Amino acid sequence: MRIATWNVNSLKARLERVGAWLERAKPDVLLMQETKLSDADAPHAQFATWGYALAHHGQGRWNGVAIATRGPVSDLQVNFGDPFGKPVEPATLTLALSGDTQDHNPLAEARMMAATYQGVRVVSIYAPNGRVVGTPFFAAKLVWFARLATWLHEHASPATVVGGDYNIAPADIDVWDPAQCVGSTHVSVEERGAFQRLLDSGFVDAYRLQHPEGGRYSWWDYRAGNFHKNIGMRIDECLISRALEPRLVWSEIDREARKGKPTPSDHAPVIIDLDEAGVPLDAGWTGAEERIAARRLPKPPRGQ
DNA sequence: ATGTCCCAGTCTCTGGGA
Repeated sequence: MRIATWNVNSLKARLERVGAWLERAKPDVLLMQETKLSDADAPHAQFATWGYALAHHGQGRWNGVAIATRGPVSDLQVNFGDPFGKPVEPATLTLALSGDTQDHNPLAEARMMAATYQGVRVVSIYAPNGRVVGTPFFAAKLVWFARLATWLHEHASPATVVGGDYNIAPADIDVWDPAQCVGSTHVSVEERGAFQRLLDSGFVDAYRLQHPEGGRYSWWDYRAGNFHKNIGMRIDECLISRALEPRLVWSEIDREARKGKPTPSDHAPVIIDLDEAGVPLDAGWTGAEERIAARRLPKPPRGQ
C-alpha cells in the first residue's frame, strides 16, 4: 500500500498538478493539507474521474485537510473528534491567549482528519506554523501538538499512519543550515520535544528510518530561488505505528513535484510504501535492487 | 534581498498568512 502526504498549498490552484501526480505516483492514499477550500467547494467529482474518493475537512480561506483513497473509507473523524465550528477546549488543556490574538485557536481550525482504509488508520494533519518563538501563536502550536498526542493515545490503533505538515524539522540534519535557524520556529527545543513525544508514544519517522542522510527536505520557500539552492527544511513527515514498521519497504520525498509549471506547491510529497498485511517482506520480490527500481517514480513529463 | 505564492475583499490593488 502506497501512502503519501502533500501540503498542496491550495487544492484549487494545484488541481492540475495533483491530478498529474496521482497518475504518476499512483498512491493508494493521498493525505493533503492546506486545501484552502470549504467543504462545499471540495472537488469530489474531479477526484472521482481520477479513480479516487475524496474526504475533505475545510473552512474556506485557510487550512483545510483531505484524504483521497482508491476505494471507500470508514470511520471518518475530524478535528480530533471535538465539535468543529464551535470548538470546545479539552479540559486538560489551557490556551493562553491575549490581546488581538484572542481569536486565534488552532484547535478551532481545519487541521486534522482521520479515516480507515483497508485496515490502516490514516491521519492527515496540518500543524500550526507558530510564527515566532515565544508568541501566543507559538504557545498555541504546542497546545495543538498536546491535543494530537492525547488523541493518538486515546485512539491507539495498531496500524496507524500520521502524515502531514508538522511544521517541525525534527533534527539539525533536517534544515539547510542549523546556524541560520537558531531562535526560529520549527527547530526549537519545545517543538522538537513535541515531535519526540509522538515518537516515544509508539511511532517511527518513516522517511528518516529509510534515509539516515541529511540534506533532504520537503519544503522550500518560494522566494529567492531557495528550491534551486536547496535551502529548505524537512517539515512534512509520515509517522507510522511501530506495528507497521516491519511492513515499511520504501520511502521517498518527491522533489520532482516541486519543479516546473504550472506553479508547484512550496512543499513536496512524502511517500511511504507498506507491503500487504500478512505477506512476508520479500514475498514476490527478486531482490532489494529490483524492489527499489520497481517503486521509483517515473520522471514527470516535460514542464513539470 | 523584506526576493513568491495564495486567498478574499477593499476587487486590476491591498493585506494577511506562510
